[in-house]
Amino acid sequence: MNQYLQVAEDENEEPIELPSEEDGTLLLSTLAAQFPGSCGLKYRNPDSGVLRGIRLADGRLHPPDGMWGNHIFYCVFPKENKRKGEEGLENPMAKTKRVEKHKCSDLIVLGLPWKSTEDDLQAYFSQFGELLMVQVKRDLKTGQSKGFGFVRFADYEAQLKCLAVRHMIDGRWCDVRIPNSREGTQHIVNRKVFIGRCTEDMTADDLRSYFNKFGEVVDVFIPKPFRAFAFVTFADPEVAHALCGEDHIIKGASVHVSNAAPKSFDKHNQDNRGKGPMFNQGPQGFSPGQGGNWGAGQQGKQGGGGGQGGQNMNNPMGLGNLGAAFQLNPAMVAAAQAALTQGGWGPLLGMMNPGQQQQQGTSASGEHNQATAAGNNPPSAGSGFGNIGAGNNSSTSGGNSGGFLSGGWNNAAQGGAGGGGDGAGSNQGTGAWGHDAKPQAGWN
DNA sequence: GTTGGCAGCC
Repeated sequence: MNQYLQVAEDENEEPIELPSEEDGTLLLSTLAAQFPGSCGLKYRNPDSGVLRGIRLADGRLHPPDGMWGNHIFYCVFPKENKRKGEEGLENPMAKTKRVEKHKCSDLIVLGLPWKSTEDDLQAYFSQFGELLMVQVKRDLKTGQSKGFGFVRFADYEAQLKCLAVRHMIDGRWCDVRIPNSREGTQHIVNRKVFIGRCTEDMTADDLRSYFNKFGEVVDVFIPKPFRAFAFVTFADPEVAHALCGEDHIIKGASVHVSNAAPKSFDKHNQDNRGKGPMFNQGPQGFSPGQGGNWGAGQQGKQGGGGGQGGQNMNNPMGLGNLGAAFQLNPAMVAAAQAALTQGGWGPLLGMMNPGQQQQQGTSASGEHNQATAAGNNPPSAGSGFGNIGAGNNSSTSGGNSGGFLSGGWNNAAQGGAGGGGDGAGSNQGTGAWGHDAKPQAGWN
């Protein structure tokens, strides 16, 4: 039986689906038609994180263990078997693309608690890797947080790790995304639903308490002014998925639950800072996935780093547990990256499956609703979210020891005592970097 | 009234 398998040029590119033949193999000619110059396929073994090659015989690529499965397969190009100095024979397109990768971009952190500071962001996000910048955006006059901020990592793997999971910061779930991209992690984990036909008297608390019956609600967003819809985010994507398509009665009105995804994929073509995303790339244009990357101005280095690792209340479960909760593996990260570059969130559907939440009732904290202004948010209940992933994860098992991307993951979490909290305390005010250190691109 | 929240400067 023939099927489609997902193939990407490399781990930073969006996969496309290629049809296999009746016997289950993929013709090398089919592959080469989409990826000129490609001579084979590989994929990451989810158990070991190591790349595996795909058998090639008589011009046919054979599925591993007889099944293409849900892996993302990556092209192999001849260069990898060549000595230096022979690049001239290579497909120039493929070569250019592979050079343009591994760039970090600023990441926007949405849904921050009003009280979160740069220090909080530093403490939380440093678990993924070295940070070059953290920022909480504030009202210039009042200093009040606007409820979002930015972070930038020093290396791309840290960025990928960060984008692949969701984040609880100071008691609230936050989204981290490439700026100005609607196709972010929220779709990858697909735990957010759209609530249509809301009435004006439905408060965030109403929606939360209603939908909590089906599973833990971690966020409610109601646009202001009133627009007759809302978003509800569950801890468990399966809960979100199960509710999609249903009608529910809330406060006497019938609301409709559907997928919190843009209806049209055309839209995201206009979403990219005015650069025509697919076309008009200059000869040395950036890799299409890096929409938020505004050139490479020197980043202001932030002192310290380390800080309070051991006592980080933002991450009660620790990274090891986080990994278990999401069953992350490099293929997912790659798929996550692919998904966020092009809005193709299909690859990740169903792959990320946090365990059923065991805890309830921590949601006394205010809903994240910019329009409701400051001061109305009761203190967060704090540590109640600790149990992510305590539930049933069946797939790869083997514990967390393997870590993620060849093991860097677990090490990053260890903050511990040593921390050398040098940079802490100097990050107050409007940003963690000085004015002079701001990147120069974008507005010059 | 059924698809959000995005930076100080351009």
